[in-house]
Amino acid sequence: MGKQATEMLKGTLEGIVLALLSGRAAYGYEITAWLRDQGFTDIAEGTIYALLIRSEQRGLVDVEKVPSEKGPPRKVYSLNAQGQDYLNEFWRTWSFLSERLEQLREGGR
Amino acid sequence: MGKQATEMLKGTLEGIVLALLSGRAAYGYEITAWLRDQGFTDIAEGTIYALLIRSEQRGLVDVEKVPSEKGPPRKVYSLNAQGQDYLNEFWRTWSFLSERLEQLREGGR
DNA sequence: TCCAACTACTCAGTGACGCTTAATACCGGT
DNA sequence: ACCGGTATTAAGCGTCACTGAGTAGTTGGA
Repeated sequence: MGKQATEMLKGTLEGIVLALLSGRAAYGYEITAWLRDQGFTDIAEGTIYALLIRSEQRGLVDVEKVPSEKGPPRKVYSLNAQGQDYLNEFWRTWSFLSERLEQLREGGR
Repeated sequence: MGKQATEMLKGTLEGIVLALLSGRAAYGYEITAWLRDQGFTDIAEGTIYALLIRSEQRGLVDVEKVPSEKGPPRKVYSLNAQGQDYLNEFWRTWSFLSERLEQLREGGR
């Protein structure tokens, strides 16, 4: 991904992670690895952790500390009701933006 | 648009404006009005001007001062070759992001 | 045994971007 | 003379992703 990606990810990355969490609970290291797998090769380690902490402070996710077989305990995050509302709102905003952009790309204007 | 829009616009708004300019030259006031028309009702007056100045400083657009029939002279911006390259790169990044998001929305993961 | 590699999380500092708000300026109509 | 629409500029703010460094536990090889 290009250098423009950093700015474009703002706001979107949060939605991506919450969408992932709406499917299943996950912990930071796992999410980072998954994102890398999906092609987000430049996502920095620390970025996801910061994002998760922000989401927790806003009450969008619930956390449970789970001991790991290998390494320090994991903080497993899951989307709660408020987070689901927020995610729905995210999809609405994304749809709006996406439609405008697609319209601009084809036909132009 | 919701409150999430502000963050999601980062990086994207620039692409939107450059895409518009790739179709035809335009000046700040006009662009702002057009965006409002397109549903970006919350776009602040000053935002577009700042964006245009940034784009100019990066050499993505050319500027021409044109007297207006009604009001102060207009600064008419048009996309140059470097700006077109940048715009192409923008579309690549957008496509990537868009595909991931669409994939996440359907099926999930 | 020691050390490298992998797992897993934390935190302080940085830069870019869009937003807010206010100011400046030119014009036409009343 | 004043007001509203046109048109641009600029200073200060908050949020987010990135950087880079640090802490810690586990596993496997030299």
